[in-house]
Amino acid sequence: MSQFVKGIITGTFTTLAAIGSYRILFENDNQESASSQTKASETILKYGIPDRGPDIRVYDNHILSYDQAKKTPVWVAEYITKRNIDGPADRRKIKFKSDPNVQTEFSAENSDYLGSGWSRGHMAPAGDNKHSQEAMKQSFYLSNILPQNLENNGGFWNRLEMYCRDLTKKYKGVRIFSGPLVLPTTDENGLHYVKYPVIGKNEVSVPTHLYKVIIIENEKSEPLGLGAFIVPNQPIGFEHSLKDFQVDLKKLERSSGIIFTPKLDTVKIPDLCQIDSCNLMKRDKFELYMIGRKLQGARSLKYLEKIWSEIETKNLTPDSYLINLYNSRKLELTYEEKVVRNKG
DNA sequence: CGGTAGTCCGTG
DNA sequence: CACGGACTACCG
Repeated sequence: MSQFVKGIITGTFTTLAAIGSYRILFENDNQESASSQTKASETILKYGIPDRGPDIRVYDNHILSYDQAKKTPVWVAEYITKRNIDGPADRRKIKFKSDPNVQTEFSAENSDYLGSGWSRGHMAPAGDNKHSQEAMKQSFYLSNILPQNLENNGGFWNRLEMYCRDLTKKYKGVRIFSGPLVLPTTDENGLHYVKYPVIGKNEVSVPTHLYKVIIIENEKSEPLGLGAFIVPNQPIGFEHSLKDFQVDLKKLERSSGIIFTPKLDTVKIPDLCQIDSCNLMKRDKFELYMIGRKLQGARSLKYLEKIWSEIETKNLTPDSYLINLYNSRKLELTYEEKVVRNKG
């Protein structure tokens, strides 16, 4: 085993490619085999190293590795602090689009998702980019998107993302890795299969699960806690807690084939859910939060009243903030609609 | 916050 | 006539 480890190097393989650096494992790295290694590199790969595209793609506020076969990310990394999650960036000004940095033949397109029954789920969420319209725009590139169950996307996963953002209020930095998994299932004969749908003309892969790794850091940017989670790509209701989906990082690493933090001895990092609560927003608070967002976005009095009526329908108790929000938005819309009437 | 879909309208 | 952008309405 040690000889394999010794044979792994990182460097520029100039005999194979003019540019780029590769991680290479030599089966034999002793002196006698050196010439045959060189010979193999010049003959077997005479026409270059088979290219799966860039290992990583760097954006303003996230970095990802993209799978050109599945047309989804492999992993998406973020480092967020409280400065990232507040600001004027507005998702309504942005549309999903193919990543201009991905070759057309390996791109997902909006048409793959539309009418597929699957929603376009962010890995690096738009809400982590409130500080920058440009960064938020980049998060809408389809390289950062995968087919996600709609209810999961707007529900449990949404609350998980909110929890991550909430952590920035208590801890200096939050490091997040997100991505898809296709996990095996067992059929009636006890045989194990990996089976997943593909959608659209580009056959975008629909993952069976989504994962998230969360690392919180203290003022010295040292890791305080780490949690790994694997969430089924299906509706998850309020009866489930985040802890229901917590797994050992090692398990996720084996499932995904990814060591997320090669330079960090993760075994020594305490469990995130022991350091922090790992409690997602509860139903009532979540409903009230969504009503607040919708009140702000209401374009007509009719819609405003419709949203406000949910308070009674769902037996919720609005706080003063929400009541003030409703009243001020009502005033604005009343004025706007009066102006329109007078013009007409 | 997270999304979808319908309608109108200009373009090739 | 098909398609894509902009806008509106709407859902959890």
